[in-house]
Amino acid sequence: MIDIKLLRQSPQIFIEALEKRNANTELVDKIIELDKEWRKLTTELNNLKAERNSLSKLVAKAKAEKNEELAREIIEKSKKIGEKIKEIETVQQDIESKMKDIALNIPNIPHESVPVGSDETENIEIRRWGEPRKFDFEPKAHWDLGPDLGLMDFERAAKLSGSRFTVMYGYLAKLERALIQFMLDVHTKENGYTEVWVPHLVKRETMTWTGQLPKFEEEAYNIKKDDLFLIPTAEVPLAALHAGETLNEKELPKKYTAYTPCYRREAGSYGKDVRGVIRQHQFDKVELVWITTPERSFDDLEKLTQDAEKILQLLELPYRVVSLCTGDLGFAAAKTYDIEVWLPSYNAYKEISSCSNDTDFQARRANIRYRGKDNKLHYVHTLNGSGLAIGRTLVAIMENYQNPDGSITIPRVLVPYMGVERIP
RNA sequence: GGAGAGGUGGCCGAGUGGUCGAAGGCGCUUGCCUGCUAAGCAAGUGUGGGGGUUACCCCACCGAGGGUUCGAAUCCCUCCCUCUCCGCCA
Repeated sequence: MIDIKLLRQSPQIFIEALEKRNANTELVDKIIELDKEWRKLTTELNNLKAERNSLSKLVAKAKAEKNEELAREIIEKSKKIGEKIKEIETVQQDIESKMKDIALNIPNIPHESVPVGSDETENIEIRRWGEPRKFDFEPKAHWDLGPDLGLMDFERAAKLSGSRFTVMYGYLAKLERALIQFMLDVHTKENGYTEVWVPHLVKRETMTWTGQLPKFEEEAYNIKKDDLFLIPTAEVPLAALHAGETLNEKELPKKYTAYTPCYRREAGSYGKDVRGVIRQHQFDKVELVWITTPERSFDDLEKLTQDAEKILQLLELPYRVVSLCTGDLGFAAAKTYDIEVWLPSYNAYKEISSCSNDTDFQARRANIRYRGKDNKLHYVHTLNGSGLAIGRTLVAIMENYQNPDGSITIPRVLVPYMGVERIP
């Protein structure tokens, strides 16, 4: 959520932000106009209420003095004010809800360090790690490798659930589990995260707090009967964990990690990544979330990103890090690094993690604050990143570690988790 | 699912129609006092919003939203949440 005071004071900041994002700037003008009217009515209301309050006190006094006639007189006067208040309140509430609707649909302001650009082609590569393997045979894509091994089954998945679902057997199923375990172990033992186990169904409010709603309702699976949503990422329950709370600066930053499945309708992505397990309605992910302070949040984003990169380094998978340009930035993010892993089937780097600083955007919506050294209340900054997407990691291992005979070598660090050195 | 109890400030806890934003206690901050610490004494100590050049003034908030009333923490309705008992259940 945007800061209405800042918007009043310098609407230009928001207009520029929306322009950089290729978003509609009309919203800003509209909300400013509504705000003007709102303040006018608010002042009027405050004055009327003040008058009513003082009259009420006079009534109490008159009654105490047994002066019934005077009391009745004042009550009459007060009644009229009450009617007027009700009238204005109706108008004010209407304006208020309109303002809120707009405010909830205005995205976060991009950080000054974010490259300006219109779409993903203008993202900036920050660094590369590792060298894509040169194959002396024709490498298979995972959507061939998996079924050829008899360990990945798209047909039966489609029978059960439709498109964009996968069934895995044996060592591939185990590899999925091993990756979850491995990543959680690294983050908790080496990177200092607290493991959290969270609900996978959350309330409409919760989705609104973190920015998924109201704008992206089409993307979410909703259980109508109870109006609960299947989480599209563990970021939702993790970032909303402290909603409504006042934290102590001493306990910040809080670093949380959680494994959850993620559920996404992928409504706008027909024809995109249709083969294999790259884009699924259900996928596993180990998520990283920081609750931190404004002073350090951008430094923390660097650390969070490195925590995610570490997984790829340990798995010895080549990757690069790109800084998303303003046009490619997510709704809640002020800055985002995508980590892209090398996929032979795409002959390209493909997103495997997205690490964002949402600054105070979610904190405002969810009302998460901390008491600072100045003894005042401030909004926290929230950061989130995949550490990593499990399915895509599994695919990257399959494709990058495949052998000419169609077997797959298990990365060294995973051998203890798998109990074998290769599949099959 | 059935029956009941309850949600008040950082915490505990009083308050059933009129100076209640809310007694009292704990905690916290500052000052005094004191070899140090503790105790003691005094003062202060919520959040959000509107207005004013400052001093400051005003409004709202007692789980949420409506309603009754001149006036609601207090009465009524709806919802949410917590707890206890019963039923069911992994």
